[in-house]
Amino acid sequence: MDYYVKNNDIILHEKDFDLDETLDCGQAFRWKRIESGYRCTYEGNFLNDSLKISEISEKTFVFHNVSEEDFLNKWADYFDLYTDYSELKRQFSEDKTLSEACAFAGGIRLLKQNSWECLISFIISQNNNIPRIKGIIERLCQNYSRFPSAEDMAGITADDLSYLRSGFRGKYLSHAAECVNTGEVNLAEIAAAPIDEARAALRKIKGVGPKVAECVLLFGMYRKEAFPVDVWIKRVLEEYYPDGFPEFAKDNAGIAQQYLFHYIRNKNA
DNA sequence: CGCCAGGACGCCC
DNA sequence: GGGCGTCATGGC
Repeated sequence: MDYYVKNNDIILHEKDFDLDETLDCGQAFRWKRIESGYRCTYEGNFLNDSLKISEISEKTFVFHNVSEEDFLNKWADYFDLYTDYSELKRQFSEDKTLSEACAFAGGIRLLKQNSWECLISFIISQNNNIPRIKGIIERLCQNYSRFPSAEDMAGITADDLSYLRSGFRGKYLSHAAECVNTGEVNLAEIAAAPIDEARAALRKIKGVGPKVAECVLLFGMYRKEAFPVDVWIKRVLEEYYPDGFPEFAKDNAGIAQQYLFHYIRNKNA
């Protein structure tokens, strides 16, 4: 990792990293773009830690007010900086469509998020659009002054969540909190379980189907073989992979999926 | 206004 | 097991 400490900041050089592509591509919903004279700056959180991060020039980033220890132990892991994305993209380039997707938005990185936050966020995401998903999560966090834990949401009914205006998803959120609080669903155990067991365990929660389960596994448990199929990826599979997704990318299918998702949604924009 | 959204559920056959 | 209507809300 190519970084150094400057005053209270960490300066990072990383060619396989783009803030807009990574933080606003639909894998996380709580990063805010701040216009502050930098090339671009975002503010956001991971668990109870907030971060301000800027892209100050091509492939140069500032982690504001971050100690070297926090950077190495927390943020470098969150941004998956210990993984070599150049090597990943080299593997993906064997496939024509994937190669184009990587060329289109090569700065996407998989964020290693919290499983509970992902569970709640992607239950909200179903049959919904990204701007509205962000709004619902923002109202949830405003209510607790942070992203609520499962304990914070103990005993919450769908009716209690009407302020979210999350529609039919309220009852699913209430049930998810109940499952986690009773221990019927143990996210830490699921994260370590064989993938098919993990899928089945997550789907015991009402409102968690195939797509949401894959998202929780990929974004919240760093299971890179998980492959969420939404309406956009369905189009990619029909248009470019009528004979199936390439075997060689299977272990990192989730990361490949991120490039493809961004590509299909934005290439004609 | 109508169509759609990082879908899942319940019911039907 | 696959097909289809339904579910709230609001972005565009």
